[in-house]
Amino acid sequence: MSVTIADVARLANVGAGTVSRVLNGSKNVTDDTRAHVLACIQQLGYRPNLVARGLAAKRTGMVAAIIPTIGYTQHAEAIQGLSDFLQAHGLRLMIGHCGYSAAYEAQIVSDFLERRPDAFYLTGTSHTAEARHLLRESGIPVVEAANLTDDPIDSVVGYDNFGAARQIGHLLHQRGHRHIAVATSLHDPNDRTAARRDGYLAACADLGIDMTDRVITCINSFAGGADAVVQLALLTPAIDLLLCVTDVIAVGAILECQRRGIAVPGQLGICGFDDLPIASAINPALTTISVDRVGMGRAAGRVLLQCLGGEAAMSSTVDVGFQIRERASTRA
Amino acid sequence: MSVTIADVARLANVGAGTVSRVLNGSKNVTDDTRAHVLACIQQLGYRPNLVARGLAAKRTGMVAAIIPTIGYTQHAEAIQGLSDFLQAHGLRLMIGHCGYSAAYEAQIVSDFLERRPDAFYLTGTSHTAEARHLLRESGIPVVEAANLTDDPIDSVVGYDNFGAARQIGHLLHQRGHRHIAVATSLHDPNDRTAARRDGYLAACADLGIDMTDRVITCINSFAGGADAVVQLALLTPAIDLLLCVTDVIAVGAILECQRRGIAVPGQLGICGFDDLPIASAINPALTTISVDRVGMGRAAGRVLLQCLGGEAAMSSTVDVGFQIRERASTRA
DNA sequence: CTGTTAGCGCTTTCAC
DNA sequence: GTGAAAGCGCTAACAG
Repeated sequence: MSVTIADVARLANVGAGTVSRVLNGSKNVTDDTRAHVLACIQQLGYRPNLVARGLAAKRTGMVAAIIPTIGYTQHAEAIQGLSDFLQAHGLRLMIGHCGYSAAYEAQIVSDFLERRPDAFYLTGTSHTAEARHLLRESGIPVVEAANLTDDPIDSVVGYDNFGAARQIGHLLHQRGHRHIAVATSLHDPNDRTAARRDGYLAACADLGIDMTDRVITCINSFAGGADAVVQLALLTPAIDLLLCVTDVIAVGAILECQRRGIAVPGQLGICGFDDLPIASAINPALTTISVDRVGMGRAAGRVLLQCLGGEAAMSSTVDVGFQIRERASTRA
Repeated sequence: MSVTIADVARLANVGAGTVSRVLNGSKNVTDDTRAHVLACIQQLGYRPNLVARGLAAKRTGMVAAIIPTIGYTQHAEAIQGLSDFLQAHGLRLMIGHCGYSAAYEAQIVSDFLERRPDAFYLTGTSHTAEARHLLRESGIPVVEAANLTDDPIDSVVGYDNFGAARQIGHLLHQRGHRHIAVATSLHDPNDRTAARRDGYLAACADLGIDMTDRVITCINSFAGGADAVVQLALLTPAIDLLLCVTDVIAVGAILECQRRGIAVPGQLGICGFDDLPIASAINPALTTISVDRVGMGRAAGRVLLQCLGGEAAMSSTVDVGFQIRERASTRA
């Protein structure tokens, strides 16, 4: 079928081993033979079969990644960063999506592991016991991204969703907002949105604000955000600050306020989480938490590569931090 | 190291071939032996090594995909659909991004091919001669997505960017818009945005509208859309319709109009292309072209699978179509 | 129906 | 430094 290493070896009048050494940049080859072999490779148009290499070398050069959904900017950006880093280091990405289901995630983990990736990337920090077990068992470096945890499978690269939410809650209280509600996502609860919600609630608890019946659930979409504003209208006393677990909800809420003539932040302050591109573009611009997701993906790649290279495959925790972006959607 | 098929065979007192047959659901196994082998597999916790299988069977069960950027909703959604379909059929995705560079794309194609994917997914229809050559040479099914072409590498699954733009141009003229400008993207020109721009211009040409100096270029971002509005202000006579090659530009334009007190569509009609979620959420809602990107990705997967299964690996062209969404951002 | 035997294409000792 | 040979773990004939 296609030209193999044996063909090259034959033409070059060397052993297959030598060709392999040339291919892998081994030091133990004369410049002469190297040049000659290279020429033969060129002449034959030889292309190595990385599947065979993977089997023989027990390194496939692939890293597996699982995210909830690929279509959601959020995760796509992190993967963009990861892919970016990996491509720059000769590694390739194998990707799967689990739609926020830990059980399905475990299934994909199991399948991916059979393909012998050199490393693994997971979104979030909550996984089934089986997934954790399989991953640990496999012995390859694993990084969990987009949140932090005390009990990682191996390494973690993320930021403190809880702390960020709590902090911005305090800040906005300081800015004069007093009647607070939280909008959280209904359909795909996960460790990150849950941590954000809890962070908001913790801030309120710190400040002695009773949040009973002040937690609104809605779909994580623009329409869901609009719906949150509708639900808000039913609450008394009037709410003057809506803390949303995602920018998508917050932007949907702002747009609904525009339609209903609710002044933002005059009547209602709105705050999001993520700092999506639309957050700074919309009117009024959205106060939110900014995280460098692409950078986080890149950092995850770096951690994985370190583990791959390092003698002691020591795991690490990287906090990529966050920044509060105080904009016009909340009181100054 | 880990348990292999030989271990299972030994324990089960059968040949490795039989275990393999059980694994691959071959019909030629007694229910008895099958059950017994399955039990041994269970007992040993055996997990097949798909790398080895890939080498032996010359099928890896992987499909390679290259998109401009993973972080951009557009492409991420198509990949979501593709991944969705593939996962449902036991195939896995290997993904790379080329940042709108055909040269870099070719490089990734080359690398991916060495990993022996069973099929290939490419974004758009313009690729380097080398990439086309390598792909054709490889003999695996290839699908180009997100546009249509007369000269495909193999199969195409997309929609008529040019025709859609032309058609909406005609429609909006019919709605009374007369002074037209086109906003096109500056930094990452590609076959799709170029086709859209040309479609808009073709519509204007059809209608005898002189578009000299009526093509504005801007960055493909919300800020770029805002910038387009700024550039627009310099044109005379006053423009009453801005045709944008992407929703991102169009949304940026609408938001800038909000800031400048320009009535949309009263003073200026704005139309986009893509129908991103924000298009229907924003005020006024954006007139645009809607394409089912997730469905397109899924369709691409289907075509690939057909080629993989079919006797005659005949290539096909699938037009997934588009829909005009006439909303409040243009005259009724 | 099932065991045996070659490979798949490459890496990696191990002698020379 | 380089060749020869032994696998990596699995599939796919081929006998029986």
